[in-house]
Amino acid sequence: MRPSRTVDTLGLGYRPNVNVPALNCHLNTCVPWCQVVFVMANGGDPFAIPERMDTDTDSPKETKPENHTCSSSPLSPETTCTQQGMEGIKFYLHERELWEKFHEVGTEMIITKAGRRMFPCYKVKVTGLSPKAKYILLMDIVPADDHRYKFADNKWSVMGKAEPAMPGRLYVHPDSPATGSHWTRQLVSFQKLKLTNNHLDPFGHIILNSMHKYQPRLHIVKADEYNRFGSKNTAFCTHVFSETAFIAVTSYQNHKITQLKIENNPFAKGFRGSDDMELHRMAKIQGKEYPVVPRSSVRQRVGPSGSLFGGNARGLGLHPYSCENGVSSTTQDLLIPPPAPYTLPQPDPHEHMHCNKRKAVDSCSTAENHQYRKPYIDSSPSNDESYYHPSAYPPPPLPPTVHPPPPGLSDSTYRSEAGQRQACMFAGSESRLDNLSCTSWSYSCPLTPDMAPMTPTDPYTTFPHQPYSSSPQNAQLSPSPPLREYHRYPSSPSPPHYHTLHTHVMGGVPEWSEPT
DNA sequence: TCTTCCACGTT
DNA sequence: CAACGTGGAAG
Repeated sequence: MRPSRTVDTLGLGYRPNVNVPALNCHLNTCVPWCQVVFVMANGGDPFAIPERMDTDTDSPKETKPENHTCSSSPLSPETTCTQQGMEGIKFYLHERELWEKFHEVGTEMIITKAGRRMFPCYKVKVTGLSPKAKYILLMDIVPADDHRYKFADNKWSVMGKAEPAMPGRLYVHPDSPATGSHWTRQLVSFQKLKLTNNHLDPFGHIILNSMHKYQPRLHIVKADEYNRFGSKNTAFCTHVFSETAFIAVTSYQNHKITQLKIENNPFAKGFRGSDDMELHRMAKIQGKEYPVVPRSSVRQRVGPSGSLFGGNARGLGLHPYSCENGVSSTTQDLLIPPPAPYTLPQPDPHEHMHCNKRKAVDSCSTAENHQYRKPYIDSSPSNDESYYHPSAYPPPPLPPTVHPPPPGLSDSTYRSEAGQRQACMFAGSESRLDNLSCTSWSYSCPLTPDMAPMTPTDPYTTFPHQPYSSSPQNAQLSPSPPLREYHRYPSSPSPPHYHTLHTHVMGGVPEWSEPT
């Protein structure tokens, strides 16, 4: 069994002036402590023209992802995977059709204080990896735009400016690091990733704002045997499946989405069934004899499909098992960008993979303590201090104390998954991983033996934050600026190409155990 | 809007 | 079996 690990936000998380998000993680077994820094060789110029890859020639060679219902996402025109070892990597979204169904309606993902999984589940098929090379797969979810939305009249519409971005967190796939053969052997599932609206979430879940639109992104980082956790010579690629964009909500807004979830999520089977069954069950629940109006007919009135979310995806010739489309048939080829307000800022948000070339860079160690105002959502008051105290993080393998889990969330919560690999959560301004303003990234990865509770630094003390009502621009009043870019998912037409991953092994030699 | 609790289902 | 993941309803 692989050690569980958790990664949390470091106080470094937000580096206004440097745009270097820092991540802290606990890698039980693998890395005592390390720091990884991504740096853009191009100086962070988001508008730099990416090196292009010849997708045409590449397509033919595409390996079909066997029987999976995966979509190929391959190389968009913006693909710039030219660096060694990263050029042939391709991702296929599993159950793309299902994703598209949701996308057409306007995907919504529930966010709760305790954390809610995503459905559809984000799973991908990966090809093109070097069998023996080690890779780290991770996800982040970045704001798709600067808006806040509302759902009225059966449709989504913009309602003002977005709240300041949450502290960004990365979800490192629990199998990471693993060999290319491992990743390509089967689907890579991000099933356990959870979304929360708790700004002070101690579990490492991805923090989002309700009624805001987000875009999940997939990143693959090559780690080599020399540097364990990503070497200086390692690059990373970022891939986006635009059909996975969604609006975070605390309760479903569009009944169509509710129905899709119920129809497709096995855990929601209890909500399926005939009206008769409904009535019977409802009556039973209420201990009454008379039937109650089935909930499905109460508030679940289907309205016209007015969602602008991704209505255009329909009728575009998407086929099931589109993996067969291989590289040439990318989503971008088939999908038309959804109309605003759902349209992502960049030209072709649909799908693109950004591969960044390595560049040696030093980690930015700018320490800072930005004041972050207290969130309106306060999860465990009594424990906040311990949970978010920066000191909890430390280089040392085990945060000494690691404060007990918050009330209600017993230790078991953390350990429940101890038997399996834990995903790492990184925090920082992830949205800029490939973003313009991002000149470098810093990941701190303390190693912990067991699933130590996340001990994130209080984001509110480390991130500049403005009142909810303030605009992103205002948010920048803070000493530093980063929020602006942070807010917007790839606002640049083309991502910076040369990102660098720099690893510092700070506490010993990490062990790269093969995932089992 | 958001949170909590619930029945009911999967794993 | 227990733990956990669901959406609904009530607050």
